[in-house]
Formats: sequence, C-alpha cells, structure tokens
Amino acid sequence: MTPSSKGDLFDPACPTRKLLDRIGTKWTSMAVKVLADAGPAEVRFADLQRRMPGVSQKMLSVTLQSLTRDGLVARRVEPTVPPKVHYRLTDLGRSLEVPLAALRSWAEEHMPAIDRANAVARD
Amino acid sequence: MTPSSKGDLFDPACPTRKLLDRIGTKWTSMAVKVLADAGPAEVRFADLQRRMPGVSQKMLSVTLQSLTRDGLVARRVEPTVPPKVHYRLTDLGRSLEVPLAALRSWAEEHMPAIDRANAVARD
DNA sequence: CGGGATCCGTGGCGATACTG
DNA sequence: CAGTATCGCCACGGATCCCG
Repeated sequence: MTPSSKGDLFDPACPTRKLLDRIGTKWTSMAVKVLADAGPAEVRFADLQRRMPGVSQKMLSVTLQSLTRDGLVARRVEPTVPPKVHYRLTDLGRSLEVPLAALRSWAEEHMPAIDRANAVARD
Repeated sequence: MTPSSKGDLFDPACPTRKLLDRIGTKWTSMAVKVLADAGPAEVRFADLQRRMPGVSQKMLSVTLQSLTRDGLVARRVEPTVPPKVHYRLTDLGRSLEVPLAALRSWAEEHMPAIDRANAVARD
C-alpha cells in the first residue's frame, strides 16, 4: 500500500529517519567502515566476509545490494569463471564515513557511561 | 572489558553496534532532538508527544524509559493529581546531540542523492 | 495525565540448501 | 565465488484498553 493512500499526515520522508533506517541495519555501518579502511582499493566479496566476522553470505549480499542501490558503494564484476566481484566506496559513501566516524568516536568514549547507567537502574 | 578492542567494530559487544541499536529505533533520535531544542528547559510528556507527530503514547513512553535507563535523559515527577512528568537531556544526552546533529546535517544534504541513486536503479 | 498490559502484524535476520 | 531461494524465529512497533 502506498504511504499516501491513507492521507498520511506527518513525517513525509524525514531524511534523518531514512538514513538511520539504513545505517541502523545490522551490517551496514560495519561494511562501510571496512570499505573505508581499504581506502581507494577495491575489496572482494569473500574478503569482506572474512573481515566481517559473523556475517552470513546472504546478509552480506543484501547489505551490499542496498549500499549499491543507494549509490554509496560501487560494484565491479570481473567476468571470469568463477566470477570475481569487487566493491569500493563511492565519494558519497566516503562522505558518509565522516559523521559515521564521529558516531563511533562518541560510542567508544561514552558507551561505558551508558552501561554504568543501566547497571545502576537494576535495583 | 576486552582490552585493546577500542575501535573494534567486530567485537560482539561493539560499542558502535550498541549505540546504533539505540538511536536506530524509530523515535529515539527524534526525542533527543526535541529535548535538545528545548535547551536546558524541561519538557512535559504531553508536550513531547505534541512535538513528535505520529508517536503513540506507548512508544513515547518506552522510548523515554530507554533513554532514562541509559542516563541520556533525566525524569522528574511532580507528585500532583494528576501527575506532571518532566524530561530533560542530561549532559551525556547533550553530548550525543553533537554527532547526531552531524548525521542529520549529512542526511539533509545527501539523502536526495541517495534517492536519485535509487530512482536510477529502477530500470 | 502519564503509563502499564495485552494482542497482533510486519520485517529484520539467521540457517540451510541450491545455482551459474 | 558470489550470489539466490525458502523457511522460521522474534523483536519492533502500532492499536486498544485500563489504572492511580
């Protein structure tokens, strides 16, 4: 059903909400970081999976498809047998890495405080 | 606490993952912004709901409880009848507003590009 | 007024198996 | 190697009703 089919009042596609829906998914921010750490170099699918412990083939696949559709990641297929597929961040993806790095920095600095607050709340 | 795991996005207890699990929930970042916009002033439950179009009582309630448990929001109850409950950001919550504002800024600037990329992908 | 309790649909995500 | 297809679990979140 289309979002506007019931009059749809508020929140007509808030950009921040849409961004969080993307980077909030389990493997997205991790994939962006791995690709960012690779610099301008391309990374193969299997390499990505190796550098993202715990990710399944399927979830890595859908994550990369999502990032590719969003124009954050570029995909290049080497038509060999078996095929080799290479991924790299686009300029847009690299620009996202900046605020994402700021979030990571905040998390590393302040998550302990949040954990302590949660511990206190257990009384 | 897993020494030398600083910056390790792949730690099972990765701080960035945990932070994204929090701010990625539907109403959290909106609540933080509304409270941040209020400055040092407190905001009542009903006011928050009014400033967050679309949020249900239940979701606003659980969102605020979550933020309060995490130490990002302070809650004050006026024991009147009927009761008045006031919320405000803690210093920790206000510090989170900084990287969050950076994310919002990126979203407002670049989400159109992501939307265009998605439109192109529909061929 | 603020917020529990309950029911329920949807979607994210994992496990597994198959394919070009 | 790099996906695609299918299944099932369960947490997120919306609606509704009730309570101090």
